[in-house]
Amino acid sequence: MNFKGTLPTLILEALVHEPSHGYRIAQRIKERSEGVLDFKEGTLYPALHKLENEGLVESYEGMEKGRPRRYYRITESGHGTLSKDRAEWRELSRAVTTILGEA
Amino acid sequence: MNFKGTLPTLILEALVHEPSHGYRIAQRIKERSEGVLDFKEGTLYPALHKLENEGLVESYEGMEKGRPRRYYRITESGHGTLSKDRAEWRELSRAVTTILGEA
DNA sequence: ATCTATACCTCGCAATCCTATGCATAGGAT
DNA sequence: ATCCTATGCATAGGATTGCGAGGTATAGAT
Repeated sequence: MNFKGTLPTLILEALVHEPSHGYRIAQRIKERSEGVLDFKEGTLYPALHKLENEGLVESYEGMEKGRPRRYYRITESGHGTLSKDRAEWRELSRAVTTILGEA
Repeated sequence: MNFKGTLPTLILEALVHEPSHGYRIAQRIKERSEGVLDFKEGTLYPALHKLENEGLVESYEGMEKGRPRRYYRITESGHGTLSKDRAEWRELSRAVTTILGEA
């Protein structure tokens, strides 16, 4: 079960603390939401490529346990977008919650 | 600006209080969200047709100011769906808010 | 030796929403 | 009188988002 439109924001947020690679980003989102949010690989990788294309994240080749991994780090521009996305989420979620009834 | 996936739920919610027609439902959603949520007609009408197709709302021909209007009322089944949708919204929005940081 | 988890990727499909467009009427402005 | 705007319903084309299925490959456990 997922929320359309929130994935790019969740990815950026995951990269604020430290650079990471796709698979781990997905795990992190799942864990931090206690299993509620569970984006699939077929969704995550294209989303990462798009963010890179837009210059919101940068990737570099990393090594872990003798295997190559594609690491992503958030850019200056990405921080700006994340900040706006957070504000937008707050505004929209408050609006929906107001209508649907809180608690 | 809108939230993908919440429209059917918002429509059902709007019909709980009283039957209404498309144009007014859209206005109501916009007003109750203080302009934040603003679904377009090209989105709303197909959504209503789909809800009717699924048996969650029923429509009937109404008259107002000498002009015909298509009124919708929520069904038993629609109430059940609304209840589940509310719960799902709570779960998902809580998950996203937890990750993106509250307040 | 095989299975599972890790790790990355692409393709086709469905759902959702937007813009643009069309039609039609009522009421106010010019 | 005519035009514009708001009301009211509807469809078509396109973009975006996400999913499932499939492909490739390595490391570690059984």
